[in-house]
Amino acid sequence: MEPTYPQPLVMVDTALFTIREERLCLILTRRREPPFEGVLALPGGFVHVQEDADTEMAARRVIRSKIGFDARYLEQLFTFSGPARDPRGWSVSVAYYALIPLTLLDQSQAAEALPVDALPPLPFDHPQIVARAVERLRGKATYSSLPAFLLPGEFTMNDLHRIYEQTIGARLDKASFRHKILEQDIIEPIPNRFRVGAHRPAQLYRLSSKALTPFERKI
Amino acid sequence: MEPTYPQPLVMVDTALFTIREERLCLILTRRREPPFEGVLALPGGFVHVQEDADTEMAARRVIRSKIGFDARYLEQLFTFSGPARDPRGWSVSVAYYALIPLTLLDQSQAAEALPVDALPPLPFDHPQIVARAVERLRGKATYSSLPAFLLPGEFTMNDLHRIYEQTIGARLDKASFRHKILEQDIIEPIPNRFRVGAHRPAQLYRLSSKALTPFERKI
DNA sequence: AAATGTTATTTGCAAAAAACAATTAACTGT
DNA sequence: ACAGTTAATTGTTTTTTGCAAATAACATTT
Repeated sequence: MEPTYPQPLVMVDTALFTIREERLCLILTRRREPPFEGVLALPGGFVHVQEDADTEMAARRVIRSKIGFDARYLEQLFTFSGPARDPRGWSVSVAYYALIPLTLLDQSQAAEALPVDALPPLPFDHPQIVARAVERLRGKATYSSLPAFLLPGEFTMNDLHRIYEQTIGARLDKASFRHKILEQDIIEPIPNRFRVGAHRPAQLYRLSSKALTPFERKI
Repeated sequence: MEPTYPQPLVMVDTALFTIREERLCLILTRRREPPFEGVLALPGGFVHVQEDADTEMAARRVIRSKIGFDARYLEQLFTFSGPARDPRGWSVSVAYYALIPLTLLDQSQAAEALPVDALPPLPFDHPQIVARAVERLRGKATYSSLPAFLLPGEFTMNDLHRIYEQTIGARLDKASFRHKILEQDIIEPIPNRFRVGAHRPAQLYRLSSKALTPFERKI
């Protein structure tokens, strides 16, 4: 009962976000094959039906091969499709976006992260994927724990405050932010852990288990 | 430069919501072919690369062939994939959900709409698609104009109030609801149009152009 | 014509949340 | 001990929400 129709090509593309120098950035990759050989693009690849349990696993595979480890947060974004988006033929790309703390990247990877508002011309329909990814991230940032995944496992309230401001691109009141975040139980103080310096020590926090909604999950 | 990998089957599935007897319902279809011939399922079908400009057009085609006209609101939901979700092989299903006013359906279609909390056992991974669709609709209902698309083009404030309560499944304050909706500019009064009866006439409203966010669109 | 029933719409007030501005706390280094 | 710096809290004003009641606009009945 296989359909007799010719089937589209199926691939995944990933938008890998990080924060560098106070700006929301994307990690791009230089394509090693045609089409668009040598051009900077979103990391992506074909789904491998032999080895991938689903498209999310394909996305994880792509991400690992790019940065060497798993993203702290990965979520399906949108599926792009059509005859024209890829010169190789009618294709379907399941796009994902991921959040990666800059501190986990090595020197050269970190340097390659480019601000989302100053990207080079991108091939395929990657500009649309980027637009949607930024929109989604900004939209979710205001009411979820997402931006926390751009930080390493331990962070101060001010770290978190800054990263929310940078992903949303707007100023947030310090006291209200603190209150709202703590009330939502998405982070918890790590007992007796403080960041010290030439000033009052800052309580260190970590994400709590309530940080994600049911359909989202850490990988 | 075609990939040599075997490619997945690509299909679309649709969750068609309507409100019947104060309850959120889905319009199912009885499958005419194997697998699962004769079983109630979400309307769906393969993508036709010859005629479909993208998966959204495939979804529209499926919806038209089911109910005979276009949905008032259509949005991509999520893409499901894997070797086991369909017995025909490794497949990708781009799922959509749509909102359809009951009044537009004919008698037999309307009768087939079943409450989301009392569905029969569904084939494939359709239960997961339904769960995600209901989650998305309920989630968006609280802060968007979505539920209005379950109503015909003209409606009263009380119609709208009721349909929001029914999709969300919770009670909403009358005065606050009115205030919030009007403040958001998602609907506008139709000048000099009222629903009359044995009581004070009710102002009729319609959706305004601001009713949808950039990435959403009417079809 | 006035009273009644019914649904629509507005108003007023208390409670809660958010925004804003300032103060207090806890360190290091001099 | 004091200055400098960042953390954390507190108090006050403004805005939003929740709740209850009052008023408005009819058709129908008395």
